[in-house]
Amino acid sequence: MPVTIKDIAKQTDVSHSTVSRALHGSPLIAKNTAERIRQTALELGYFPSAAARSLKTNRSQALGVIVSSVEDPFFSEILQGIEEVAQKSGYSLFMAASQRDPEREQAIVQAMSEHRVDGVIICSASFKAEQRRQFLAYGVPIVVVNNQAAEDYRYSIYHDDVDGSRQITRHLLDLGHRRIAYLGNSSSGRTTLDRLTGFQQEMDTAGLVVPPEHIHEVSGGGPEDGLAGLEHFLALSVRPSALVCFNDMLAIGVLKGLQQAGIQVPNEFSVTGFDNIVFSAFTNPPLTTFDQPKRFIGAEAARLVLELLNTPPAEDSSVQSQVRMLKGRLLVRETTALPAASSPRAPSPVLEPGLPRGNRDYPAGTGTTTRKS
Amino acid sequence: MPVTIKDIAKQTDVSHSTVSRALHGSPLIAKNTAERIRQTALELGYFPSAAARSLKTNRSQALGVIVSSVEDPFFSEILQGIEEVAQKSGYSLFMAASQRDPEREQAIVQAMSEHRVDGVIICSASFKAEQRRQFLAYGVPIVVVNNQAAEDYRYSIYHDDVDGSRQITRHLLDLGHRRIAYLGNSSSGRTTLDRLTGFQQEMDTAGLVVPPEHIHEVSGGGPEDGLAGLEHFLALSVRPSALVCFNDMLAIGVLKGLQQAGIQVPNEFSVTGFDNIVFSAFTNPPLTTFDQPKRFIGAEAARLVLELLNTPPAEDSSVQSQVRMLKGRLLVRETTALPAASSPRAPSPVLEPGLPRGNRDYPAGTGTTTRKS
DNA sequence: GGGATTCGTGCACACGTGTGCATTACCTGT
DNA sequence: ACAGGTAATGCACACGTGTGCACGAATCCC
Repeated sequence: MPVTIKDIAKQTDVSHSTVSRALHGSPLIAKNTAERIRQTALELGYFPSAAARSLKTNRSQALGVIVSSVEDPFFSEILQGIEEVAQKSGYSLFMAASQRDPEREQAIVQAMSEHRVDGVIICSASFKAEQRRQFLAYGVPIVVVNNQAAEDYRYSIYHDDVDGSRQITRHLLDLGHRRIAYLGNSSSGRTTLDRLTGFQQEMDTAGLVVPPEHIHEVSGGGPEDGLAGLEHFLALSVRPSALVCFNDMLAIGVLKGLQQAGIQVPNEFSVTGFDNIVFSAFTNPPLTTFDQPKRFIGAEAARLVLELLNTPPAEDSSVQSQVRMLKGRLLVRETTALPAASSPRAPSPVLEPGLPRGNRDYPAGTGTTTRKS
Repeated sequence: MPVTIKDIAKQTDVSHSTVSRALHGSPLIAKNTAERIRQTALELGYFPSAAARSLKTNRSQALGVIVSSVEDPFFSEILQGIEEVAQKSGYSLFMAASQRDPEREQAIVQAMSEHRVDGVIICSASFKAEQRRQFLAYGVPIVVVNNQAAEDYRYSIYHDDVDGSRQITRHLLDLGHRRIAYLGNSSSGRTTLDRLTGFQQEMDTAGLVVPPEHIHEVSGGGPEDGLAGLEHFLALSVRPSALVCFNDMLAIGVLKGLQQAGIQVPNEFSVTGFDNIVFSAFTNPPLTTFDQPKRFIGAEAARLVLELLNTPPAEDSSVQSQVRMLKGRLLVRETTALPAASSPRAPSPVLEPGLPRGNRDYPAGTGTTTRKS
């Protein structure tokens, strides 16, 4: 029903090929003919059919984004970064939520394959190898963001969780804490392992042994899971004096639990989060956390896919896989303090400037690593 | 490069038409031929090209979703509802964020038109009439969600904000409050007006006059805007005893401001939100708010578009426009109490059951209105 | 001024899929 | 055995766009 180039051709008494070329600014067409054609195209309200074009060019001008849950504010911000870059480059986004359900994943892969997306960005922890293979089978560049066994994919961009967790832990150590515990989220794959690793590395360096009951995992990443996880630690005979939480949402649940239990934060107990989601600045007290450059991560992921699109499969055999690792920064707010009956060691490393939201977009501390695979 | 039906045709020694029919389960094809074809299709890893198909059928199997900001947790939940229904019906989603920027809106409309989306859902307050016209020009069903001058569109689905705001206000009146103020968000169009209307209606009914300085608007809907808005009220010579906030995010900022000012909530000051976003249950104290069935709203919007797709333009002249209005429910938590030095009037209408997150998806209190336009 | 070159345009085919119509083979009834 | 019918398949065109090639006309060179 919409206007086609044939309609324009009739109107201007030329062939449809001439119209096609004119609209593409081909130098073959006479200046005034082209102008006339462009004019009537505008008048008729013409816009090209992406379907027809992608049939010929094998380019759909669309990227697929797979996320585990739209609701998660962490992914929302990454999505935002992706969206900005894609839109600026004239790409549209196919979005789908896997809900960590393999069946849905399968359906999503199918749908995106059918729509012949030019590239895919995966922000889902639980993405199965089988689905990935189907994508690769038809030769689409894939970039994974965080939360993934990066080694399985050729291109990935992620945040240096080990480093972040070390900074968080060191901050607590510097304050004088000795009995520090870790609360993980078993459903987020490698991410929780990396953060645990950073935690343990720093405890090792400080010469401290972490008893096994000071490491606990829950099966989700929401506030309610944090609430549940806290109970484990409160029931211990030797309670920790500080708790490093896998992410901000868990920490928010923990804060609520502590308040219900009548335990003062940070005077009696210190808590840290991870990610710096918007609301972490508005808890009571405001949450000490690690600021991941979420938007920037998303933007980088989008840039990487687009880059891969423009460098055709010049990948013969000695393929280079690219992994970009971004660093964030520690954000000291008010849920951490010296432990009860102890003396301070060192001052807070970074005081948060201005509005308590953290920066939204910064390339500081970015590192790119290229390695053979 | 991917496998086509022609490849399958060669492999099975039939024509491509036969393959096409076999894969569609046409009764014209012999049982065993069809089976053989389906088998080899599976072996070759065939999946149809959406581009080619939509070229013939004029169906792209994709819906466009336009949102003002991905970051807003309110939209995230609506998006979730849309996504679920769309996925279940085999539709993919084109997602784009307008950022309230007319230029971007234009680009989005263009991109979605080119991709020939089958339908559009708009969840953006500031969507210009011009863009809408371009959509209508090529005959795409449009459904708008909330936040919009619903009268401009034929199909819309929204939440009964007036009712919600009345319930919130009545709750405060029942507790004994008399000096109640309203904090709005000037950038969210009709929504803030509806909520203000509900507030004023209920105050009128109670025979109370609201002084103009007790109605204040800020230009955004984030926590930082709430913080700024609170200052206006604290500076008044006659302070209100309760504040009705446009949404939860403003309320969260207000809570922080009150805490900084050393004012006790709810003993010295009551605060209410609106929307029941996830984090409203985890503020300190937990926020009294109005629970919009966000997910359900999204799902209903998706259902409505799909429904419109399946009823071809049987719209001659006496067009029926459809407006579905959903109702939410009051969620009394702990930021509201009797005003200082006053006596109670009535008990809380609804006590929240179970986990303090509110329900996620319910059709209770749903009403559908159909009217001539 | 005639052949070679450039410029502007149209013809025809291709991309992958769907479908009306024609064609063939086989079966049924008399 | 032959007409008529049904079942199964292929042919050819269409959807809207892009592009190699050919063709005609104008221009240029010597």
